[in-house]
Amino acid sequence: MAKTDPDTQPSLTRNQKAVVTALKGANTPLTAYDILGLAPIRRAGMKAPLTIYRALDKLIALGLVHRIESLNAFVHCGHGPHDHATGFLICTDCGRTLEVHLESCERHLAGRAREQGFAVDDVRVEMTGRCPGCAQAPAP
Amino acid sequence: MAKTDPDTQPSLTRNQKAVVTALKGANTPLTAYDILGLAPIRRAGMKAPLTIYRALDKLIALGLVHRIESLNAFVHCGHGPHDHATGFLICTDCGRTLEVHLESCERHLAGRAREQGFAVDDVRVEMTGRCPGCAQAPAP
DNA sequence: AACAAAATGTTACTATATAACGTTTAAAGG
DNA sequence: CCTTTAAACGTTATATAGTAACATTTTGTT
Repeated sequence: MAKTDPDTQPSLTRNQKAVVTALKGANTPLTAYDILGLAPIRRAGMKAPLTIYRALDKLIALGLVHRIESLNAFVHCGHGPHDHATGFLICTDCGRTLEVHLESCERHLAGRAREQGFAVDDVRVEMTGRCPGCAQAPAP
Repeated sequence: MAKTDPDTQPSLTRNQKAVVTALKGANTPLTAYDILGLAPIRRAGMKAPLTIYRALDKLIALGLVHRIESLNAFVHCGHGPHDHATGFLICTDCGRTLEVHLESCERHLAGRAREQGFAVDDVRVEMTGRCPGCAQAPAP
């Protein structure tokens, strides 16, 4: 039998795998405490907030997870690691988020910042509205 | 004697004025608890977090204050109420923020969202980096 | 095996934000 | 002016989000 399967993500720990798997399986962003409450997470032996935050920190550093600032929540990154900034479209009806890439927008935004003498390290964009599914439906 | 002075902001309450004044006088974003700790705020009789949050909610609705999501903090809006989105440049050295207007960027970003069938209500942009003053100075 | 680095467990704690409920103030109409 | 209603306020308690400190275990390397 294969020994830790070289095809899957390299070097993720058991806790990190449990967390990224939880986020992959969710259809909305999850808070750290949401994650903490999930059965598979408890089964993996994780029972303190710090345990979740430590796994999240590592996953974010690896680019496998993004933090949604306006929700204090976390999502799996569907695109794999990437160097340019991403934006998030957050549906205020169903809570789902879509990720959009911002190659050209990022340059534009960073350019606006440089006009003011500001050296940009990181760009974060979050937009709220209604997703394709909810945009059509009448307000609940 | 003038009766509540029609030149100043219309219809701000005493608490709301105290909070917006505190934010005007700060050179960095302040958290609700930062505000709560200020002497002029205590002197105005405000002593519970909820009192601060209620004033902030109203001021945000009026467009006089913005919330910086990535800091859980609040800034006075230097430009007065405006209809287009604004971005924030957050200096990770000194903590100061600059506000940039996003007329064209907003259209661009919202356009990217519409490509995906998403109806955008609100766009928030936050960029971290170093402000003009701190960009030149060597790392502390 | 021996060492170093990273990850983990556990407890307690700090920081941020809201619920619930009753009272006060202010604005609008008769 | 007086009543009615809505907004703002005060107070207490509580929910939610995130971190500090320190001991231990696991993992990777020589």
